Amino acid sequence: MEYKFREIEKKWQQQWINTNAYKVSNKSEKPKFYVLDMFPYPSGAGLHVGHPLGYIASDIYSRFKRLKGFNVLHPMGYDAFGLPAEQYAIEHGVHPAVSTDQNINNFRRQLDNIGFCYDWDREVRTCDPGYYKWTQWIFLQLFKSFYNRKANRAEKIDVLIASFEAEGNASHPIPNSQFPITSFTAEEWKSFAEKTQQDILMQYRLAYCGYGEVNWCEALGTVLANDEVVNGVSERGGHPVVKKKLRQWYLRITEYADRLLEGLERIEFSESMKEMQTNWIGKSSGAEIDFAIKDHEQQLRVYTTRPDTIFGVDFMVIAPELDLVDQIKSAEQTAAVDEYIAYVKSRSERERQAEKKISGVFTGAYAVNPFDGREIPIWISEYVLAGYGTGAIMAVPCGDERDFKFTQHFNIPITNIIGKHFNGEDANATKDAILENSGFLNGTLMREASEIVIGKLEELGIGVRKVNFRMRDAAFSRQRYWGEPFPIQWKNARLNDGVGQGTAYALSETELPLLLPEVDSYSPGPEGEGPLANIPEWVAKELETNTMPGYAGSSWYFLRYMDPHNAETFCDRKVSDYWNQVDLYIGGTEHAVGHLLYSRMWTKALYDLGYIGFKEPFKKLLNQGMIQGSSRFVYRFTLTSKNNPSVTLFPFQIFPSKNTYDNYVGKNISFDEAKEIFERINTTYGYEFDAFKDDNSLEIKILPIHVDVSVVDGTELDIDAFRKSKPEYKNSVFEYTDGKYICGSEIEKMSKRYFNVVNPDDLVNKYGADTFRMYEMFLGPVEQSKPWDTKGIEGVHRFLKKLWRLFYDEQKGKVWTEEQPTTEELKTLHRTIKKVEEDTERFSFNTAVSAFMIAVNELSDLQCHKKEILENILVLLTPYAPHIAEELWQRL
RNA sequence: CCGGAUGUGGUGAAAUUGGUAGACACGUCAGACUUAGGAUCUGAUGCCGUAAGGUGUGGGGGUUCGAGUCCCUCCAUCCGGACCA
Repeated sequence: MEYKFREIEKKWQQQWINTNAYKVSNKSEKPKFYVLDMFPYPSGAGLHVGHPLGYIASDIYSRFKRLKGFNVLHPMGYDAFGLPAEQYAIEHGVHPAVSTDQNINNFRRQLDNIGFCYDWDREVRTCDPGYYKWTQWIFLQLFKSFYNRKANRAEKIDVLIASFEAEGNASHPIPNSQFPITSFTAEEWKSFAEKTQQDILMQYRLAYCGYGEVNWCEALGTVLANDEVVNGVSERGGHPVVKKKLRQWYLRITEYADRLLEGLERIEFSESMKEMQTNWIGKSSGAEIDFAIKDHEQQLRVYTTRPDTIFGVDFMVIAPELDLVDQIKSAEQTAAVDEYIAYVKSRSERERQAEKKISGVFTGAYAVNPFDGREIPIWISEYVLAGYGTGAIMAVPCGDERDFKFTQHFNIPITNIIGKHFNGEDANATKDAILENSGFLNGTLMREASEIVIGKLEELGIGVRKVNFRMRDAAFSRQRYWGEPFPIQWKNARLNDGVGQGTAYALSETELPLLLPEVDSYSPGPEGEGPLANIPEWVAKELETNTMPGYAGSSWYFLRYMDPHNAETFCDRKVSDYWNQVDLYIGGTEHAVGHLLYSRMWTKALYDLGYIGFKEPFKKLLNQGMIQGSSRFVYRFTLTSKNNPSVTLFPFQIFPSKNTYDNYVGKNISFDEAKEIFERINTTYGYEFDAFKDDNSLEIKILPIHVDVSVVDGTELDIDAFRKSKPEYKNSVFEYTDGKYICGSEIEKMSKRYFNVVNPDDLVNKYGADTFRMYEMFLGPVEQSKPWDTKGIEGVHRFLKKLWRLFYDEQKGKVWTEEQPTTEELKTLHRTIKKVEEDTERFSFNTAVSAFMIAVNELSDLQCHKKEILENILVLLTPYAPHIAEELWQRL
């Protein structure tokens, strides 16, 4: 009786559905445990072998915890709103809901193949109105809240209004210093027009509408959050991104900067993950200092982390974008300044980052050092960013590399305040120097001087201690169709007018969900608005035409799983109190500063407002490594004419060996060299080749091209399969090495376009889900990235067959017995139990799989077929290979 | 440039607390069974050496009775952030 994995797996998967085996209840005497996977975006490409890595790990852990007596919540769903479905709609005219639905069905089929224990009753889809109703509702709570800096938590906006009515805004200064109104009394507040009141409140709301520079991607027709822009291009698609001023919704995540930072200490994230979030938040402390400007009323406010270096300031630099530039530029310098500003405007963000040229212009104005009266020239330069700090710096060339380079370029004299620590060749950012040339600070250690200076500045009223964050408020609107509509209505103004024109009002909660309407066209609306602006009824109702970004739905989905069918609230407080935090969250590192930061913020806001009882969503995060693809290359002769490079002159395909390619890599091959190679491969083509002999425009190269990994065995090309794979390859000729064609290989991202995708369906079909599950775990530590290699799967499959033979012999049939085990057999069993349990508990799934193999090897050697031993092994194996374990268990 | 992680056979890797390095698996080699083998089983397999033996965890140095593991330093690879004052 052999191991018929296909029948067995099909049988059990059906059985689990029929018996509702994995249904989870919100009421239980058992302790709870919540295991969560980062839910996938259902792309059209389906799953490749990299995706299930984390799902298998979480499935094993869930099943293990369940066996250990926990009530385990282990749900799955789909992050179904987003750009790709909309792009697909624009290109193919298929409604995103339709293509998303198809993709989800395909994902589900692929997931079911692998035998997961999800409670599918709790499935969520972010694009489902029953789901996004609550995304909209949470948005409204953010809109109707403000951050009370005194209490250091979010509170209802009504509290703020009451405070305004009682005492003006003395207790709650406006967070936005650019806003025309800075302070007001209770009487003034009451006398303000409704619209003014609303505009003021908007400055406080946690979800607010502002008018500011955003990352605009023309190709995608939308705004992107900072974490969606990589090196000046969009993360998805790599399209250029420019700064543009637009009306946008934002989340006031900066108010949570400190708590997000602090919270990292109490959660189990990897060091690198914490590091990434810490960097992103970018906390720095220092001082803001006001410098008088000679012959001007205005002051120059700079931000510095090194107030101790104030006597080493040799020039000031302000961002060219600042209005101050126009106010202080001298007559002589006006032309140069204007020219420079024009130059800066002409440069894209990308150019600015790619070529870091030293450039700048003197404004003609001087700042005055408050401590020694020294006059300091004020320059403008693009290396100072308008968006950070005050957009102006005091430059200390002996201590700062960029400031130093600037002086070298423009011949500005340097004041050395750090004595021998400065060698005149490089700046030295030390804090350990004893200050020199520093007036009253002479002889003071730098790291002690900062405090002294800040004290002095505050005493004189020309400076304050200041903490800055690199993190910006998160852009929360997209000019796209396939996302959650904002439950916001504008009054008394056209929609696309800026802030200050119209007034935004929350829809009543009874009007939720605000359904996403059907559209005829998915192309952008007028003036940078989304497709919703093309719908007359929508515009007539003065509804917001933006939609929410992809991360809206994913910022709280872990809560909805707890109480997915609740129509009264997003998640009953009693239920969220029971399930509490996600105990184990598994997913990739790519969401480090996006999703993981936003969901942490939403959780804190919901906590502040009393809707949930915990401050951090995820107790422990396990990052699965990325499975890379191992691409294969063949090397093709290409003959092109320079006059017409698009035409291949050769009527058949010739593939020289990798060796030959290596000899000529990157080179143009001469006619004679080419002929030699040709003849070595196949002389019959030599004659035809001679026809090109006198063609001067001929370009001969050997170029690597990706070949589908399915027609390659290891590195050996399957010639027949290759010839059949594409019509153009039908008559291919190869240069063989020992009778084989050996492909080149390279590790790349697993992707359709590299032809290196390995589909789990194929492997499950060939070896079974249990083999596949165990092999994925056997590859190595889950956290580690590694290239996929199918070779070793045979070994795991062999193990399962060997296990089967402990129960059934092909000839003899059943071989297991009721005999009493020997001491030796019991030793093997108990060692295995200990090892597997410990390994599973510490997520060392690869060594646990090895422990199973060792056990089965030993039991085979001992010819042990004893029920008492075997049934214990089966229980242990259930999380790893549930189908075979259940089947054999049933037969015992 | 800054930060984080990693570096062990032909390959994926193990060694959980400083205590026999290379478990387990792939691959390779030899053999058994077989009409056959892409089934199954047995044995060998870090490197050098016929052997005795020597040597070995990126390089160099250190602590220790003892180091893959701890410390210093250099090198390499991967990931992340980069004009943030």
